[in-house]
Amino acid sequence: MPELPEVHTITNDLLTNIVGYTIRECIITKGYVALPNSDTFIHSVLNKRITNVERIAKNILVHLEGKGIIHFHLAMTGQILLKEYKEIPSTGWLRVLLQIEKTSLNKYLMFNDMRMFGKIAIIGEKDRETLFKKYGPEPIQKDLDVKTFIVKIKSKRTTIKNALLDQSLIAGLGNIYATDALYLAGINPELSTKELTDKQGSLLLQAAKKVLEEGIEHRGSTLEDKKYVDIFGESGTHQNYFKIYSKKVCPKCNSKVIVKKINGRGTYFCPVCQPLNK
DNA sequence: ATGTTTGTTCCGAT
DNA sequence: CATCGGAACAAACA
Repeated sequence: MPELPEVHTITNDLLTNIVGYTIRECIITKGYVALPNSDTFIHSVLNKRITNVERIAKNILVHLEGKGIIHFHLAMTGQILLKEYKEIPSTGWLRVLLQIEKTSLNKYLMFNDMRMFGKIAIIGEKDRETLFKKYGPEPIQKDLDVKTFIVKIKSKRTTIKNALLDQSLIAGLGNIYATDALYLAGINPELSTKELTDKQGSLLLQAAKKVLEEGIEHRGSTLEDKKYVDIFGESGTHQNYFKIYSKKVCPKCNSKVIVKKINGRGTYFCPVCQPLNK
């Protein structure tokens, strides 16, 4: 479910709440597999101290003492919850439960995933490097090179909306934030990448940065299904600040918003504020 | 019953 | 041979 702001929120909260704890117990629910296989996973995490937590694109990496790294990807419905007490949720979506301990204080880290598109894996430093290399720069990155972004995006043969979702091109945007970034930049989501002007490319990056930063500030977007919550189970508030996603009427000009599937993803845009002709 | 859903990967087509 | 788009992964809800 989550895009960069949601994963960012979870990562930061994990960093301040679980570093220094040692994993004392690992329960994998029946029928679920932690990668590369559950036995290896359990063996690799037991009695290891958590030393760091970092985010790479939409991935969360929990570093353990020694060389192991727990790699989470939440995909559509993954959740990481930190509990003070052991509790098995009634939903049946719990996949992995880690008991963590620091100076006799126990906490419980739960990985839930309703649809099971997500994953939890134990990886090494080399895998981390490989993962890191898969991704393009993030719009919120300080040293982001606008010119390189525009050249790369123009080398694609697809719509601008689809290109924004290509994590190897630009990392962090998902369907919601990509939709809102295009609205902010006044660019039609179906514009061919070949026709993107330098001006538009630059505007688009600025817009993407803005929507992601606002999303982070609001601790992510929680839709009605409540699938995204932070590690304390709290909803984000960015859903109250969407620009065009999920809206029926354009906030700027009151035109009827067009809802259309582009590459299978629901896309919202204003035909007046985001015209196809430049 | 059908059509949705915050993501990614794989495979057939181009 | 590289790239693109749709299907698939799987579960719940309207």
